[in-house]
Amino acid sequence: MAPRSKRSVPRTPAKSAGDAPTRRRIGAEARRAQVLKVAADLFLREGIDQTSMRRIAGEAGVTATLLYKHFASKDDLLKSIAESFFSELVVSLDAAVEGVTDPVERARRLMRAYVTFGIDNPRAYHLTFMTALPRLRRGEEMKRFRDKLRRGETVPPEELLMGMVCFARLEMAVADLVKAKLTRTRDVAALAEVVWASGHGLVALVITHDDFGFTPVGKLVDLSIETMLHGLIRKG
Amino acid sequence: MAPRSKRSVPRTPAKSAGDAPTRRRIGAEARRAQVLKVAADLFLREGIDQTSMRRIAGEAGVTATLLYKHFASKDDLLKSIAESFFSELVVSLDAAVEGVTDPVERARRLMRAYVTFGIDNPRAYHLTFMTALPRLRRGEEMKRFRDKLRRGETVPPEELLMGMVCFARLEMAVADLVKAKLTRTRDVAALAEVVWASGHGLVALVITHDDFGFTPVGKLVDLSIETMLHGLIRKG
DNA sequence: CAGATAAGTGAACAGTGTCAACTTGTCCCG
DNA sequence: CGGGACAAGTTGACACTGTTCACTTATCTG
Repeated sequence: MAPRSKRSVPRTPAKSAGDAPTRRRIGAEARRAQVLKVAADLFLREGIDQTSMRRIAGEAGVTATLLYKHFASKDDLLKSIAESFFSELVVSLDAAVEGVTDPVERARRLMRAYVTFGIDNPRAYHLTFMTALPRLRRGEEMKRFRDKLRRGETVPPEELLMGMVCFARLEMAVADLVKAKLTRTRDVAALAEVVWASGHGLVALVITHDDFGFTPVGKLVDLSIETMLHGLIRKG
Repeated sequence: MAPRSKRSVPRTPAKSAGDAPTRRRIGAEARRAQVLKVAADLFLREGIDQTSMRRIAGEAGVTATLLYKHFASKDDLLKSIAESFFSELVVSLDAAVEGVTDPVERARRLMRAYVTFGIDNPRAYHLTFMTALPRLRRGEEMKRFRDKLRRGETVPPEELLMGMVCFARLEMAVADLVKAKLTRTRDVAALAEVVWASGHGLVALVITHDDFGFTPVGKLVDLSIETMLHGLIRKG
């Protein structure tokens, strides 16, 4: 993906004295936004592999090279698109639990909203949760970030990772369950990760093995969520 | 991945009268097996993207073109490698439950073996369960295949899909739980799919987001399995 | 020994992400 | 108005990718 080259011979480009194609200039921000939109659309329509830099550029009426003035690499571009998808998901998650106070019901709706988002937007889900884009921060730094979010602290938006915010929503819902003494165990982070895993697994399987002949998704989603919930909660 | 080209101008290759490199011939089967081994090794060492056809060929001491005499495409080659990984998994699964009669304990060990395999062999797991290789059969045909396996019928080996066999192991374990009237619901297929999803999700998350700062895997695996089991089984 | 056939090669095609070096448009300052 | 300066955009290439066509060469059989 990153072929390094040591150029030795200097280039002598031909002077193309052709029909001036009126290279249209819009501001840098505008161009960046446009490219982002075009790329996201193309990506949702055609999938990640069919969406080459040249194709994006073409659709945006511009040269592939220009993309590299706005994004360091294709991965970087994908990362930016992913962030916007994450933002959409956060909105869905918040909408799903709006006005709901019962902690169990909140957890249930959160899970459902997450899984539904993934199944309804397979390509977006693939990019956001099934692709290992090089993260901005890593390891310990990541953990501190999660801690902040769990405590409800605000984080400067320029260093915000929306994927983390999504998880934080789930983690806080689980924390409410734990606080209400409803769960069998008390490790909030671990519980949230387990819940996430079950939802993620369901989405991932359904969207990547579409020829497996799964049980109809509606039923599957219900069963998955209720089983998980039942496994979490103590007593009957 | 498959750029189709309509060649028009006939080729006139130069007669390379050079040092005869003694092109060594081994049988077709032997070559196929060798390529398969080399490719699997390379793939496990370097990952799927770094393993190009030319690289495989080079390591095997042949030309890339030759690979296409033995495999229809790179996907086809990957599929063959995947089959061998599936076979290894089946062996692990069977070993894990050998001699265990209690249905709950059998289910527990099966889940653990599956998850452990995935976490210990991330690249193999990625290829087998997280990559959508074009299947041999699809849809309805797939379902009939699953039905056969669940009923314990034998299937001619030439049309065997080891991935299905792996799932069948899980499905039969779940069927035992249902037969013993231990579960809260009775839809074997759906239950097995839900269990699979939770295990798959755990592996997938851990191996693709290694910088997330997850709870230590040992603890996470335990919690996941026990939560799932608790969610499955009725009463306390 | 001839000839069929299996096994293997070379060179190219069409595409990919990426980058150095160049041109061109636009705005500001004297 | 002229002239820089900088931002915005383009050209053309490099080093790769999977894949195929046309070809050679080794080996076994009649």
